[in-house]
Amino acid sequence: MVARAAWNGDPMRISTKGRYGTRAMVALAAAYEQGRMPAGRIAQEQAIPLKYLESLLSSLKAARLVQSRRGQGGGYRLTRPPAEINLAEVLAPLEDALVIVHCTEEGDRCRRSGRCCMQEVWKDIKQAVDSILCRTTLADLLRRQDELEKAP
Amino acid sequence: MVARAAWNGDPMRISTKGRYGTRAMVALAAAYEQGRMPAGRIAQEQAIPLKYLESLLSSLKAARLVQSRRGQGGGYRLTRPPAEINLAEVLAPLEDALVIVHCTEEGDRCRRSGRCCMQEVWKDIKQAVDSILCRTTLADLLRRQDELEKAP
DNA sequence: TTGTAATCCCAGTATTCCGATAGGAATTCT
DNA sequence: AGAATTCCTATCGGAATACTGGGATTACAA
Repeated sequence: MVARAAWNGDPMRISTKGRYGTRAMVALAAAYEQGRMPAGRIAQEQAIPLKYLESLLSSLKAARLVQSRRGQGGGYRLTRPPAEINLAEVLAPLEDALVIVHCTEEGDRCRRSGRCCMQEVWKDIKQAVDSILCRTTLADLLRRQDELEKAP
Repeated sequence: MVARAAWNGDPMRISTKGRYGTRAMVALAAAYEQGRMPAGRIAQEQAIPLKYLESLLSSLKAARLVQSRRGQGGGYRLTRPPAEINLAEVLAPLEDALVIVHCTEEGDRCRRSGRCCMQEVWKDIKQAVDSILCRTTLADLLRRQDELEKAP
């Protein structure tokens, strides 16, 4: 009988959705020069359930990170070169909100809103995470991956 | 019919559990000099459901952050002064794992384990967050709160 | 024009976890 | 004895995650 705090959908989370999504994007980055790549091939390469991957790609498309073409010879392709897409952009459409601990707008509890001693901490964390995600591009990840594959 | 990735319980999340928990700890920090404080009073002050708060306090106790005494005049108290308890310690027992994107031990997918191009990113993020949480103590939060209450 | 390979769309399902509630047993003081 | 506490265990609704399935639509190619 207490006001349910409810899951306001704004935790800080990196789930399989985000992981699958980034793996797919890295795969597309690798194929960027070759042209389109069908979801089926990504799914196979990365061992992601095809139907699930499709829904992720549709989110990524809505965010204008990939473009698509149907039919035979169709598939997906990055809309921009890998060096111009960073992780923050990739994760944003997949994880609804990455690091917001909704303290500002919580209605009930935080009517002391601006005066919650934790706000500054959450903000700092968000900034720290964002800064890392923003400065890491798909090209960076690709380079890293290549290095890892070369080394035994 | 695909190997379920399963929710391995290790996302990166700061939920109400963590928020309630830290609020409770700040309340206990404020009462540190006065001695024990019953959960009922914390619950009332912070508008946290008593029974729910009890379970959080039991986690915090298991982590040896608070000590308790039953019966009349009983309650909870920090085991160490507020300046010696940081946020990382407080959140750790509440959020099972704060920033681990379990890539190292995922069995299936990441048998390429050490060679996943995302690992470094996750590790960097974890470190960044930890560093913020570690350097923020309950005393800091208390001070901040006092300032916020003084200012209109 | 028919077949095939793709994306797209929509609906449904199992599982898990969060947030919360309930009842009562055990303990400690007055 | 009685009141105020913590402690323990069990349960529950709801929401989100992580899928699955069935097609409809589009594009190319033989």
